[in-house]
Formats: sequence, C-alpha cells, structure tokens
Amino acid sequence: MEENSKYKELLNREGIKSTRHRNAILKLLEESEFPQTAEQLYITLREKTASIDLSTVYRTLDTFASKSLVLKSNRVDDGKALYELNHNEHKHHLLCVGCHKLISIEDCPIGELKQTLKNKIDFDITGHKLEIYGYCHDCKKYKLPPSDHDNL
Amino acid sequence: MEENSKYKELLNREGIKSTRHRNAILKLLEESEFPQTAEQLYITLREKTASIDLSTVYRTLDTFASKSLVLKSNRVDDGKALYELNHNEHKHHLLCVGCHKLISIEDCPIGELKQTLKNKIDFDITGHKLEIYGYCHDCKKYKLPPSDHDNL
DNA sequence: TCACCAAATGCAACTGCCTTGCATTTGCAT
DNA sequence: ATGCAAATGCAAGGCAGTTGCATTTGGTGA
Ligand SMILES: [Mn+2]
Ligand SMILES: [Mn+2]
Ligand SMILES: [Zn+2]
Ligand SMILES: [Zn+2]
Repeated sequence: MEENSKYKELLNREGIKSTRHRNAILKLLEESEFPQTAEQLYITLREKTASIDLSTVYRTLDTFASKSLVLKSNRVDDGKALYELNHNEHKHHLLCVGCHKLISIEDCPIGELKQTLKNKIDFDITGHKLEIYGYCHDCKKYKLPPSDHDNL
Repeated sequence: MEENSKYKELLNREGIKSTRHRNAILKLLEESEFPQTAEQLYITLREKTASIDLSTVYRTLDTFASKSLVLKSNRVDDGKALYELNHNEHKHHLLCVGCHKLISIEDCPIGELKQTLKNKIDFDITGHKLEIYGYCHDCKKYKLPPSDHDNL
C-alpha cells in the first residue's frame, strides 16, 4: 500500500474506502479551476499518474456526486456532463461566447427573489443554477455576431 | 399538396420550405406548455399525424434552432436535449423537487446585475439561463428531504 | 400545367457518451 | 496473515443524437 492519503478521513467520513484512484481524482478536481468532463479527467489521470479505466472515472465521480463531494452539471454547448469539487460555496460565472472563457463572479441575484417568491406564491427555494452569457473585454472589440444564447 | 399552411410565411421568412412535418412540429410545439424532448415530440407526432422518422425530427428541430425559431436546452436530471418554441419573451420557472411540477414566474433578477457587471469587469451580457429549485405549496407540507439540487 | 432541381425526408448504419455484468484485485477490519 | 465486501478493469451493451445516401417533395419558372 502507498502512503496514507490526504483524503482518507474525508472518504471514510462518507463511508467509502480511500483508494489510489479516488485520491487521484479528488486531487485533480482540487487543482481544477473549472468543471471538467470525465474524459478530460481521464486523460489527465493517464498522463500524470497510473493507469485507470474510464468506467472507473465515471463510477468514482458518480459515487462522489451521490455523497455531494462533487457537483455534476451539463455543459451548455453539447450537454456533456461536467464535474467539479463541491466547495459548498455559492458561485456563478460568466461564459464568453466569443472565446469560451469562464469568468468567476461573486454576485448572486437570487437572495431578494427568494423572499419575494415565498410571499407571492408560497414556494420555498432550496437551490438554483444561473449561467450568464456574453462578451468579454477582449472579444467585444472584434464585434462578433450575436449567438444562439441571446434571448435566453 | 395539402392546404396552405398556417406557418408558411413564417418558414419562408427564414428561407426554408414549408412542409408537412415542419408544420406539424411547429403546431405541436405551440401546443406544448413546457420544453419537450425530441423523443416525446416524435412519439406524439406518430400518434397524432403521419409517419415521420426520428432523424427528421432532430434535423427539423436543429434547423429551427439555427433560425432561432426554437430554443434548445438540457434537462437538469439527465442532460437530455429539450426544445421549445421561441416566444422571444423572457421567462423563468420554478421546479418543485418534490413533485417535479414547473411553475412559471415573471421575475428576472438579471437586469440590475447587467449594469453592475458591465461597470465592474467590462463584460457585456447577451443572455442567461436561470433554473430555480425548491418546494411548492403542496410538497412543503410533506417535509420531503432536501435534494441534490441544494447548494447550486 | 408540367418539368425541373435543390431541399427535405426515410432508412439504416454509425458515433460518442455513458452504463453494466462479471471476473479479478484491493482495502481494511479482525 | 486471513477473509470478505468494496473497488476496479475489461469488454460488451444501451441510448441519444448524427450522417451518408437514395428517394421524394415543394416551389419555381417555362
Ligand atoms: Mn446564485
Ligand atoms: Mn432572466
Ligand atoms: Zn471572450
Ligand atoms: Zn411540489
């Protein structure tokens, strides 16, 4: 066996075993600034560390998601699944439809809405998902044509 | 040939032919309250009207989306593609994670954010997507456990 | 009205993402 | 060290969506 993992107690707390692959995937997700596809993670894992099967990557990510260790979402372009570490923090980002760059923002406009809706139609908000599209500073200059994302 | 279609000039305006299938799909979308999968549309079309191939449904929806006649999105559960008529109106809805009911709302909290972001980080918003999860009036009563959608 | 042709469609094969069954290996408790 | 459930590798399979190609169809102009 290898050295005791940094993530051992985190995994044990969730009632699952600490393994080479799980540790590697957690580490990789921790190093990732933005959500990744299973394929991207798989390729990086094969380059950086040991051999791993793609099905193991999927199964591990699913396991992590079921424990809320990772958040699973879908890429806007192609619907492909994206995975990111769950930092239990509230984050949104801007997607530049020119260069596909992601920009993190700390603004969240849901706070006020929460109370409004609770009063108006008796609905208790537990979560939400917000994607914002547009043009970044660099892409604005090139006056690219408007995209499909308009009117969303 | 059949009777002149209700949607003929709409389609011609976009530079594409008015056909039996395209008219049927537009009609069906018009009757649909919420976004539908290609499969759902396909099944309904086969029941209600003539024979049609699934690939034709996909190609037609893609064509419509490229002309911005329909909006394409992805279902939260499974990432499957959803299609709806583009009414060029700004709408959001609430998803009850208890009973999976959709509730339309007219609130949109992006307006103010738009100007804030433009000033703060020089980003021009062209569109956005907002999904809100929670418990409706009925489901609140049953005190269902919180779901995966929390902390989004 | 008719002939013509590009566009639309049907059909079947195919791709890519993701899942699953099963044999083998591994983590970990005893 | 031993034993066993959980994790993994491997290969096959499932399913949403795509594509190539032959045929049909809608619109245009003679
Ligand atoms: Mn938010
Ligand atoms: Mn909005
Ligand atoms: Zn950009
Ligand atoms: Zn409900």
